[in-house]
Amino acid sequence: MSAVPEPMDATAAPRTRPVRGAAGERRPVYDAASLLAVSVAEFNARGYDATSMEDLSRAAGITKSSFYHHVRGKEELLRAALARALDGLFGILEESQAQNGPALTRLQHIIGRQVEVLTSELPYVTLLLRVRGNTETERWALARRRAFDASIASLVAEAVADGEVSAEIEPWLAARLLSGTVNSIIEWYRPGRPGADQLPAQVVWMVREGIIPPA
Amino acid sequence: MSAVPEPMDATAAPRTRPVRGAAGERRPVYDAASLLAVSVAEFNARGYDATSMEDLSRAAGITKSSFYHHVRGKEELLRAALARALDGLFGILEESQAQNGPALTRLQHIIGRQVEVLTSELPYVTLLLRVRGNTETERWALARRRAFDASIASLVAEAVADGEVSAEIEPWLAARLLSGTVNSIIEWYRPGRPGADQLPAQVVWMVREGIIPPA
DNA sequence: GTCTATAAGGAGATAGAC
DNA sequence: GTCTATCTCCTTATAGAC
Repeated sequence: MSAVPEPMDATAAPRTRPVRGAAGERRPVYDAASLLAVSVAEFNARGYDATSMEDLSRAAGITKSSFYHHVRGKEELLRAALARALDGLFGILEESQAQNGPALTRLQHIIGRQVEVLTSELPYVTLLLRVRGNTETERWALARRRAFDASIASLVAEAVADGEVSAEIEPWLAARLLSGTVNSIIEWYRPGRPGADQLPAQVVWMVREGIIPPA
Repeated sequence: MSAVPEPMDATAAPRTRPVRGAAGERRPVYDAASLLAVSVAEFNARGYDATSMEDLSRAAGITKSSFYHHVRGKEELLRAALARALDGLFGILEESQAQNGPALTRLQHIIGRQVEVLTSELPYVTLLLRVRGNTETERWALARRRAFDASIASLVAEAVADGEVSAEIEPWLAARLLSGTVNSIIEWYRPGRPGADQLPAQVVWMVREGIIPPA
């Protein structure tokens, strides 16, 4: 895997102070985290490549030059966003290493947590899942994402070997469809949705039982 | 839905004749269908916005100007590709209108056919599923795609109402996860894969029964 | 911190010779 | 049908005044 420079920390303390106009009207807060959030929203709306630095600065309410005062460049914004998404996902794997028990139980837990991360870090994960591999940064993110998927796949294989998961389908296919199902949430989930707290359990149920009613 | 001009027919007879060098070395065949195929492959490799007309012409083995002799512009290529994908998907719905029987049976048939179209028209459907809505053409494709998904969703709702499909999850959620599962095939399926003819049945099995082994 | 102005290069697309 | 040359606009990014 290629080395990638240190990511900007999107959760760090603000680099700059909030600015308010003399009349008290709201102006955007220009710290690293908020500019990243604004940028990622734009990237997701139009696609990374179709979004210009002009678009980003306009969304932030400042000129392009001022925007460059806070941000090194377009690709650094992308890298910071992808790092945040990947940190969320790999955090799940770290948690699960502390657990033992049947593979299926661990798998279900991971799926539920994955849904939680997808929804809580929605813009960042959305960007990650759309990366194509055009730059070194994107290829780094793709490689890390593949490593995550491989972990899930080996857990599925383990559950199949233990007889806890159906062997009707090859394990690698089950794992891919499983990841596809979970990841597809980004296509329609939007924050503030009522009953979002039940979504992880519902997704777990769906991949466990399918759409046919239990006998 | 917005009106969109007539799509170029990617399956029409070649507009131009194959060209061979004097020494007999192979040169690309420059008809509308093959240039579209080459272009769509490039779009999928890098993303539509990140792919330049220079990239396309180089992939076709001619200069950009020569490429423009065969093709009106970048967006027309996109539109032709999206139209082909949508024609494949809506063809499934037309077939299914001729059928009657339980909603679940029709749903399973549609899912299987959808997998077949995804794999047989892989590059075109891949492009369709990544459209963001930046231009009128893209918004037209998105609207048509939404209409397709809505048809599936209403069939799921019908099956739930008939008691054929589990009511444990809300019908709209089941429909979305179902579409997400099927569409995720584009992320990993590659033509020539052995056992590809069994894929539709395996996907249908997975969404029916889930990953838990039948009792 | 923000701005105007601008550099340097790449994009989509066309003109016109052969 | 293919090419070289070019147009025009947009892109990322920087210089330097305030």
